Amino acid sequence: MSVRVRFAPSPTGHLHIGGARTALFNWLYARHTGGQFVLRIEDTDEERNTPEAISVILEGLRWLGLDWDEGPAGNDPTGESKGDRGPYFQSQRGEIYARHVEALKEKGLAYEHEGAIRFRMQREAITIPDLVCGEVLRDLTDREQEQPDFVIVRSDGKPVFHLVNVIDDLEMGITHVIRGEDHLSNTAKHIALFRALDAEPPAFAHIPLILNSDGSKMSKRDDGASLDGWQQTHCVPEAVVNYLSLLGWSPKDDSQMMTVAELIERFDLPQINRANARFDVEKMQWMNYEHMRYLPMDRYRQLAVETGVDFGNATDDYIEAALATCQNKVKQIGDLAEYCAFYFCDAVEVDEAMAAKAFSAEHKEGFVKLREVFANLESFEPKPMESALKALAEELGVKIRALVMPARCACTGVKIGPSLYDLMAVLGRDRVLTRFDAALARMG
RNA sequence: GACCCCUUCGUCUAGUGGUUAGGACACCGGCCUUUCACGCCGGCGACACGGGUUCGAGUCCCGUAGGGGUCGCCA
Repeated sequence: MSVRVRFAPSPTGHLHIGGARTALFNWLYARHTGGQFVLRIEDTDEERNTPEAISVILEGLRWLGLDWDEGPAGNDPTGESKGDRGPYFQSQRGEIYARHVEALKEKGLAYEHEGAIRFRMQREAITIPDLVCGEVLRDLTDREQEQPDFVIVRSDGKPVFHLVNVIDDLEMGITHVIRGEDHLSNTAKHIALFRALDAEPPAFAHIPLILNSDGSKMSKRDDGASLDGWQQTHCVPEAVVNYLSLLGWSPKDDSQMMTVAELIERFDLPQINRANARFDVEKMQWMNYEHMRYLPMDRYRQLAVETGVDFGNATDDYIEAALATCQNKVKQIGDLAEYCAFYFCDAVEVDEAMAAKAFSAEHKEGFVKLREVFANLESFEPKPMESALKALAEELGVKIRALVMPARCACTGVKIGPSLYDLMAVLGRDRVLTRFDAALARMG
């Protein structure tokens, strides 16, 4: 039988990082096994259920690259969907729930109580077979001893989570329920419900939770807790996927950096951990940088555009050559615009503190000569420039720095930047000499 | 209050009876280097505690402590 898994988020207005990780594990398992990944929207709570809230989820999943084989095609609950086991919005499945509730009542497994409908829950402990946690014997709590029968339909007629969740998993033919460990205890209820519905429960895999760095429960306000935060800072989605995959799952060797294809290849349920993990923003950022460094140029360029880099009227070749010198240097993509600004302006903005040193009188003579050397250089490429500069430094008996600092300051105006020779090659001889002349003018 | 899960460097983790307890992030040195970053080398740093079982325990059992979750006419 083919694996069918699902992600069943509730539209709360944001996609929690823990939810994203749950979606990822389900998706990876489906892709690993060649099964189906179903997306179902649990929008029974009408108050916070808006088209925008649904879009946040759909867009978040799309951004991560977690495509669903069945589920909504858009954010309209009554609109189009993909797959023949729909509707995929719980708000549209009222009749299905009613039918099952009726059947339960007829079998004497559900009854009315103060306007609500309760499920006649078994009074004995239930063994939960879990692919991650093993056989968990779930006994009744003291409150459940007093009232074991839980509400499945509220007095206002709305079916409750436990009921709809089970019915949907049943109707949609879900074979593996992979979800957060916060549902482990509730699974006893679900198993009883499946049996009452004359169905074998699916396999369960409860995955550990993601906590804050201090070990407390992550809520949407916490640092890094919401997926849109990472989207808005223009993270590389593959990096988020990679980082999230390592929270609660391990490839069991020392692999850290993995492509999505590798994750699909290697992901499986037995390697899931049992202990909760804490979200480490710094490691996430490191991983993002690692992925960003190796992004193909078209995507890196796209990132540059998104983060506000102004290319002016530069040519494609120039833009891409310029960005290539930045890609393995800039760790936070938000810093790129400032970092590469000198490439795309006519006159550089000079950092006076740096200029005071770089353009000091003692450097002038060498700088004048350097200009002359560069003006007559046969090839304006990094290697010849480097050789020429070093040869000149030796000839003049000065340190390389004495020539490099004024050159860098003239070309970029700032202390930090790409490799000097690379950057000059990109700028080209004309721009470099023009900037040298502007610097020379300052030196008097 | 009850029930369930968990416990290896600060963090993510490897480890399934015999290891100098390994890797990654972070941090600290050094090298490389025009700056920054990368890279390389090195350092810091962990088996929660107490009992067992065993020739031998991070690995198995029990207990304690700590953390997390659940017990709702929320999902």
